[in-house]
Amino acid sequence: MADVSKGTVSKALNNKPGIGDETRQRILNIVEEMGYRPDSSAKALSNRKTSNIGLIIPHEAGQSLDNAYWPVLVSSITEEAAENGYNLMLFTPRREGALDEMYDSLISSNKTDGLIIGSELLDRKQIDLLEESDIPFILLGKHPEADHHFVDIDNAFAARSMTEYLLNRGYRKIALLTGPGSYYYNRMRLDAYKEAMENRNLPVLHVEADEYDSPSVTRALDRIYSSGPRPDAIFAGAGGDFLYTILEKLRELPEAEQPEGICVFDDDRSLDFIGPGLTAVRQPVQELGRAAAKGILYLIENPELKQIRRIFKTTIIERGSCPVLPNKDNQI
Amino acid sequence: MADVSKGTVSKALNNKPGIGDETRQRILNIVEEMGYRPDSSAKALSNRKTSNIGLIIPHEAGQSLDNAYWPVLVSSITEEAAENGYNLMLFTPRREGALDEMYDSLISSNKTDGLIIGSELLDRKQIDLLEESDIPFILLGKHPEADHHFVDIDNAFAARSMTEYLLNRGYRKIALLTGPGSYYYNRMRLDAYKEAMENRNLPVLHVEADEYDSPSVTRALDRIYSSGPRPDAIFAGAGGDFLYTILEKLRELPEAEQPEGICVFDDDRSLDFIGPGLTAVRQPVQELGRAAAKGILYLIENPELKQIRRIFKTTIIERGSCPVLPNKDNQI
DNA sequence: TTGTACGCGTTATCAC
DNA sequence: GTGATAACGCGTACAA
Repeated sequence: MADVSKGTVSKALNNKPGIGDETRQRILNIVEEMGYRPDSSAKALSNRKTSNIGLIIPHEAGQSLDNAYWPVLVSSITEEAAENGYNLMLFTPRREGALDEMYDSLISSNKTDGLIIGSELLDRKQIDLLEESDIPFILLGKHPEADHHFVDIDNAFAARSMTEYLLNRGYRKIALLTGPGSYYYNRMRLDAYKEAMENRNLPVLHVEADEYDSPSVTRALDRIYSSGPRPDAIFAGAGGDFLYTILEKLRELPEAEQPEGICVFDDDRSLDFIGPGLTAVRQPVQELGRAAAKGILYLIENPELKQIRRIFKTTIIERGSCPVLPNKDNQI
Repeated sequence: MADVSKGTVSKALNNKPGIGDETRQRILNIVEEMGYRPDSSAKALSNRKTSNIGLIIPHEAGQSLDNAYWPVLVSSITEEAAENGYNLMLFTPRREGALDEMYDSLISSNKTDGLIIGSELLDRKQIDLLEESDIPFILLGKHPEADHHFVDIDNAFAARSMTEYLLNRGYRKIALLTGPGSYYYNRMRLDAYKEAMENRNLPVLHVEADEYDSPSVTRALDRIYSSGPRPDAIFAGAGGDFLYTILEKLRELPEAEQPEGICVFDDDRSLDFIGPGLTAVRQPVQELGRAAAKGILYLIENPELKQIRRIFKTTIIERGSCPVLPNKDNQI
């Protein structure tokens, strides 16, 4: 304290009224000179507000976060948060300990003011726990058993539009290869695909990988080829390692067994250079991240009941991997 | 307080001595029942320790963080931190405001106990500022003007070994395309490449993109082709968008101008599927992240002077994009 | 072994 | 407009 009391300093720093312009200026000058910054822990303790938001990305032990989806999401959330004076704390719990870690180190210890949570691996009990607590949170991806705030893409639309895209190009035996049905979005995508196929009385060729790891995906692909007709198109339900495993196995197949078309969920610039270019469903990940961040920031300041639900449309990025099939008489 | 005083509770929670086994158990039971957790802000204020570490990734405005490098780094750091009871705060300042944001919201406000900092865009002044403060930090990538704790890969080794790999396969006109020289690692890689080429009296074909964005990379590539001999191999100094821009431009070239070989810094599984597979320098990013996290955790508990410097070797992931040149008489 | 009192650095509430 | 004073919730000496 160069001249005044701490109460006054506090007012000066926070632009609070009840202080003379001249006094404020003098205080701010001194603060500037001595490079003083308020201690954030003390501030948090006093304000009951940390100015942190948490991003929780639960993931399987083997699954890596290095596909095109998470990095973009993380950076867009970080930026949106930063623009509003919030910092981002990142949590990547393994599936097994997800609950414990979340509950212990987050919910009741007030490390963050709000949470953005990847909902894929959450079960009902965990959501209950969260809702009982007073910490606001928003889900990344709608949860089947919870009616909570969320942002998501329109999974049904995405799968349907890609399926119909393939149908319009003459494909009839379209195989959908998804991750585990325990991930809700996989179920939604499957349903939409199924409906599109059944509407045209076409065979539903779906296999589900038990896990996202390489052996499971390989087994799933084997199942397609060991039962049922040879598919003329393969729709890969996820990018990253999931896709790469499929591509790897596919090129071990004899020429005659190769599907004529292939497409994938999750766009990425590298797909431009894979074969003739890989047609993909593009999720607006950046917008999703921004919306999630905006959502949680809003919830922090308005803990009212109104439900936030933002659903984004996807687009198809057309490349060369799904040529129009030559026998056009097949077409509808 | 169900029975005792708070002092006693504190001891029970922190496994401090000076308390009876029976009392401790009783307290812990009650704590468990009522789901009590210590408030982390209060704890931090009292302990002068937040149990947070910060990861600062400065980046250009246009540059995305979605290459193979950052995601892996972030998740490995997060995990290592979590295993030691620390949480990760992520900062991705744009170049322009880097200093301000760092200084204001981090260094003197005690939001984190330590910092891991991507050194690429740091200037001397910022490092001075950091060193004056009492917050421990470790650099991700050695800084040319600072002799501070760091973890890094052996950039010289990496560039040299890849250059020699190409030479051994018969390439003679090897063009190195790097990002801006203001990034120290680009200079180190260039020097090693240059040395390898000059040792054999071969022409140094190096161009530098002013920025990492697409127009700059395109201009750089043009410069290679407009001056000097047509390269027989192109060594791309970075993956992600940098690489993709190069690939994009390259395939617009007539067949006769195509380089026979191409390779790249930064490995990624998608490279398996680009053309015949793209040979790449693999950085042990996971290990790097772990080491950085371990390093900063060590520094937090031992603010001694001993300098931490960990340098990791890279490996070459050989794929099909650099075939041995047919005119073997070229070889050494 | 247990309880008490104080300090951490800030904001908020009041008298002045 | 300004300055004491009491919280905020926790550790931790030190006294009981």
